[in-house]
Amino acid sequence: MAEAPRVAAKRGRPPKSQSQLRTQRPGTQRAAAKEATRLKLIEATIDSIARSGFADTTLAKVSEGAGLSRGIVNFHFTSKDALLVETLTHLADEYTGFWRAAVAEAGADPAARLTAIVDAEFHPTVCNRKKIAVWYAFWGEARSRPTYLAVCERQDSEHLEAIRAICRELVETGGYADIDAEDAANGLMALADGLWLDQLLTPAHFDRAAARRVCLLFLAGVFPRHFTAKRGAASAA
Amino acid sequence: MAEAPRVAAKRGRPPKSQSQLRTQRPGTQRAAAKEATRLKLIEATIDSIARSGFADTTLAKVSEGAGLSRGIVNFHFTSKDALLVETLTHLADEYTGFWRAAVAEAGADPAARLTAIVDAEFHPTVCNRKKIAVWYAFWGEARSRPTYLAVCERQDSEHLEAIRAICRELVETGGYADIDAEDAANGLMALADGLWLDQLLTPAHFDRAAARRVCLLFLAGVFPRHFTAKRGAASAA
Amino acid sequence: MAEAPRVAAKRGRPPKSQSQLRTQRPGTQRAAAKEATRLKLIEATIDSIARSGFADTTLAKVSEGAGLSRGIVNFHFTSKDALLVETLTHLADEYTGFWRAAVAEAGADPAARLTAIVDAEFHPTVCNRKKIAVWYAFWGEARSRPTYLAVCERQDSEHLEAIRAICRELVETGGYADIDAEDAANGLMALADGLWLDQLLTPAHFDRAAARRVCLLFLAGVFPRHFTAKRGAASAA
Amino acid sequence: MAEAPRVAAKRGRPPKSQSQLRTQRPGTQRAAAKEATRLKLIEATIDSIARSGFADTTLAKVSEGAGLSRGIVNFHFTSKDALLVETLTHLADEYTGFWRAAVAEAGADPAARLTAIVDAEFHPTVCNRKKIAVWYAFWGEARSRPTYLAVCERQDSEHLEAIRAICRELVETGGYADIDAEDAANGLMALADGLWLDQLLTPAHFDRAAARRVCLLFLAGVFPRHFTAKRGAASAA
DNA sequence: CATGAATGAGTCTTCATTCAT
DNA sequence: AATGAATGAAGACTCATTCAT
Repeated sequence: MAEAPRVAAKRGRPPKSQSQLRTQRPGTQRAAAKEATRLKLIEATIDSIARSGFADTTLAKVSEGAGLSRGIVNFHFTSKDALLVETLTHLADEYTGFWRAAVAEAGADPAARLTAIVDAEFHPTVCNRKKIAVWYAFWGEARSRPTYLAVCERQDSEHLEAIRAICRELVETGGYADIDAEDAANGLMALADGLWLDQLLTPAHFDRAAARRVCLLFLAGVFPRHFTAKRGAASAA
Repeated sequence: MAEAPRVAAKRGRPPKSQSQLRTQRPGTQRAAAKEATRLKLIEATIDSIARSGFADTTLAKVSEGAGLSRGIVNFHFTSKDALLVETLTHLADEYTGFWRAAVAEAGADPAARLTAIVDAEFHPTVCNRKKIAVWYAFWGEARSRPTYLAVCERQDSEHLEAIRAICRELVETGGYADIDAEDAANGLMALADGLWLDQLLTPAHFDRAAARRVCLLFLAGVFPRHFTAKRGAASAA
Repeated sequence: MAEAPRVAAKRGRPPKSQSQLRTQRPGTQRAAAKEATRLKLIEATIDSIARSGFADTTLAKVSEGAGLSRGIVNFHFTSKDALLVETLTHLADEYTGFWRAAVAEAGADPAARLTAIVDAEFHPTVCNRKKIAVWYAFWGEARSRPTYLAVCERQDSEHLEAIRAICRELVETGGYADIDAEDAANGLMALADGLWLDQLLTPAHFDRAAARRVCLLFLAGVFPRHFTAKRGAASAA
Repeated sequence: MAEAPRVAAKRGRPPKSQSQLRTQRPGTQRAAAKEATRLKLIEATIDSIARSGFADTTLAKVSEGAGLSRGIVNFHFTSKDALLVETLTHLADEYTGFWRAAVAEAGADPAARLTAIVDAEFHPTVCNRKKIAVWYAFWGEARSRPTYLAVCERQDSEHLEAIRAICRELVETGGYADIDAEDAANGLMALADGLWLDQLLTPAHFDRAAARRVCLLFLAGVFPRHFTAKRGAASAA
């Protein structure tokens, strides 16, 4: 499977490598330090949400978790809300970057691409209890916060569109005229999200291989000539 | 499909009809009024979580939503946390009661029972944006609140076990020796939970019939002789 | 020493004996029941203050302690404040009645009367940790509550005046021309109050006999021909 | 008599003079300001308890009295309870520091030392209606608050032990074989506490000189060759 | 006479945010 | 760029009091 692929650059502020930084004109180094602090805060936020939940995530906990002082968040993010939005964006960017890279590495074969997506979905980099807890925390608040909803929607629709395109290709080139590619795509995505919930609520019961197997069970049912549910492995027909 | 079935009685305090109340011994009427107030508060809590989210659900909003005074929640539930737990329990009881009734009405045929479960899952009584928002709000906090987790887990495992039993029956009596009933059950549940997320995040895009169709697409793939994905209808072979 | 003497009648509502009550005209019996409830509430108040302190004495605790319902106090006493004042008055009346009875029983000899007062002061009926805690609780609030202050003052000055009168008699008839009776009386009262504090703060260290001995040490110093500090016993010269 | 002696430094954070502050390393000045704020709050608490009583001392009153904002107490003391405990500790430290300094200044003579203690007891610095009201407020709550009790007990037993030691010395070196030094010490302390109560309850009637006279009346009775009650003055024999 | 559900003012406490250093 | 003391608005909770039954 794909190694953890690089995360997509964040909103026009592409992360620069250390070596690059040192050769920049003065002032850029300082900017990099600032960026590093921002990142530390975002990561501390993720940790806090995962550990304490959304409701008990305070700026005090975040700044303490980042090993910094109280007022720091307002300094770097203007407001708590902005920090939260940036955290969600960060998470979404990471996730999107991850599956995009996986798909890119999978080559041209649609079945292989779909398999890559399934594998990415349950890869420890994005599918671990901490991150899933944070995703669910944001989803839990999404209904009442249009900004969150927008970020989730954008990332979701992009993901769905990618899957749908592959499904369409399979339907057309694989001779599945009776299959609705839209339904298939919806199904696969829903399956993945629902299996994440298992990891959140019953981590003891969840297992990565089983989750993958269930997805392939679905795909084997829909695209029987391209997937098989046997022995937990995918195979192009 | 099943009409909204009656919710299981909560903790031994079955709601009594008005006519019954008047003929009871004195004191019972008062107790019933108290219970009615409790219920009003729970419903106001659900409304508030759905509308304002978990974080912005304050006791002031809840009591105002219930048309009652400020201190009322602490009077009936001791603490905000207790109210929240009882709200989740209420939700879980309602949900469990709902699908149980649906299954009971479906008769003995396993395919019909499974279809009933799928239908119940997306019935407007339990599957509407308000309730789903509340479910996701609780799931979002579950990781950091063992009490929520316990309630979710209990309800979840009961639901899963019911589905698993039906799948097992299908596997054994339907001649699906190569199918893992456990995987099938996990898949169906995950699918349902994931499709709920669609309704939460992209309500415009969600549609009940499509959700049902996707589930049947899965079931048709797994149990092809008992389900067919055609025209969005289930049919026993 | 004097047996616990009867408590002085309370402000125009003299307690009636049970037998008396039954022979009264109808309606009086009901009044007696009401009076009994009042008393139960006052006693529950004393218990609560002793156990939970002034700050944590709530009407809920009081009514529960009395085995009655929530609203009962406002029914019988109009307000919490009134209950508290009546409790203090009750305490003061009991205390005053107690030492008055003790003095009355002591006869005419001034030394014997003074001894009786000292003995009464440390008699378990009035000098036990519960009641002392309540006295100190009221004293602690007295400064800021003129009503409490007034009740305390009235009782205090009466007590002091009684002691002063005896001291004066001793000075005049006992040949203690160089002794200021006022100072002697003040000293004895202060001594008693201060020794009560010992029982409150260091109950393990406090002992009734020692307290009595200390008072007699004082009296023996002031009126050497009438009191002796030896062996913890008072004796008229 | 001793001039108001300096209070013992509190918990290793000795107050620094302004001039010192400016020359310290950065950060210390800030810490000093913080300490000053703490002290202001403690003093505002004492004022409030004295004026409004324990029950009506709210954090709003305290912070207003200190000229600071609402949330300030929780910032500096975590909780109201902690503030109260620190206030009591402050009071106890001040009191202990005061009499200790007085005794130290009195020299070696036991009678002079005892006189110094009596004088300190009624010195306006510690014996004024405000502070006594606060002491009684804490004593009133002590029964039900082990923490208060512990602080009171510690300070009390230290004070008592000091007095007892002096009494013992007097007994042994002064030839008072028939006097129980323990009783004498208990008596003197109780007398002082009881006389404080007079100032609390009947301030009009209380007078410092008389209080002192009463104590000497006691001491003259117990140690006649070292104290005389005449003319309200103490004198070594 | 008594009950206990309901009220709502008042408190403590939390916490995002500000700002002098 | 970072700190952390201070602010003050907002929220949970308590509890005396009321009143229909």
